[in-house]
Amino acid sequence: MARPEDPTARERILDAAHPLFYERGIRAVGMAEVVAAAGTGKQALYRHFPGKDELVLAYLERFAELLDASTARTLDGLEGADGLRALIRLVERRVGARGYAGCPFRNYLREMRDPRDRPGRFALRQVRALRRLVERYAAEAGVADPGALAEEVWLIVEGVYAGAPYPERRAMAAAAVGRVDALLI
Amino acid sequence: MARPEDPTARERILDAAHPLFYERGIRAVGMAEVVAAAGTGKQALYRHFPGKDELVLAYLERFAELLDASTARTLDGLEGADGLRALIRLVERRVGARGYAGCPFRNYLREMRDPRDRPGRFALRQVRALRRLVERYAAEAGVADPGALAEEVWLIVEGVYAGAPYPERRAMAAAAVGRVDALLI
DNA sequence: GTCTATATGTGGATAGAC
DNA sequence: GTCTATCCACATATAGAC
Repeated sequence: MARPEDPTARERILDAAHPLFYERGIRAVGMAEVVAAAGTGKQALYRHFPGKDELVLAYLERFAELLDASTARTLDGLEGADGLRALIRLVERRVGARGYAGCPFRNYLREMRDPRDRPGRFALRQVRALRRLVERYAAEAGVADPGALAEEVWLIVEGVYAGAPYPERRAMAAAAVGRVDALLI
Repeated sequence: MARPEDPTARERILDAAHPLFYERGIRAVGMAEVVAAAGTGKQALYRHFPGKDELVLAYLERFAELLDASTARTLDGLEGADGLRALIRLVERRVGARGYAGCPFRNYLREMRDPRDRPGRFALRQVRALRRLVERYAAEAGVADPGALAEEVWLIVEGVYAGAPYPERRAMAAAAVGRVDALLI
């Protein structure tokens, strides 16, 4: 008999892929492992996602939705120096959170060595979007050289994300908050 | 007839492995490719290196010798604030150099997700050694809170290394030099 | 028809044998 | 240096359950 299509299959697959990809990396996790974790069949996976690239892209897109929504809530209504201060504190909270394993977009770009495939282009867009937000806040901050301020803050943000996977991440994030505050006295 | 062992075989293998591992990453390069590039036989490789881990470790160790020698020359006789200023300029030159593809030790640690194997422990020691140098210089700089200064400089160093593979790397490195100088007015 | 599960094909990896 | 063995990756095809 015909079974009705399971509308939750796609979500179940992504739910299963998420922790695997995030904690262990993309290359280290095979499609077979995703299938096993999802409890779905291999055929179902390849119907929803033609190939691994599409699955990875969907994983990154869903991750981005989560992060973007959280970012929008946290920074809602802020601008200028207030925005920069709130943003560095947001990054601090994220890298200090339990289970944090690096920025998923930077992770992918590093793992694949600056890939130009669709997941890579998407990841780069996400990183650049945050960079543009820093530039916007810097422009609103009323300083003499907004470009230099943005460059300085961005350097600190990248430093936090770079140190994030290591035990020192919380100390580095705390130092970052202090540095940005000092820049904006 | 028995051919005499080639004393340069080990060096030839490492010479061949170096650009492959550095430019494309460790996991992306197979032993067969190293053999082909080295022009030596598979047997010769496995005689010099029991497995890939040993080859990778030797690659990292040789890279470290090169970098450490260059670091020692550049920072010879310096201390305190002068040391910190020279160090950030050294990092700036490195990430701005042609063919730069990231810090090889950070690359390995990221690619393998914080590995505890011998190459991973060696890479971590290299990163920590630079960190300790920053701490030493900060302690000599005669500031009120040397620990905070070291943390701030280290954050900037990590930020430069993090942004290094991207096109923005030179601008980020220049900003880093300015930030450290400003910290040490 | 859509699922699960198994079998298969191709490619590439490490590693050893001769 | 070539050949083989094992293993695992992505992807496809097929067989049976509902």
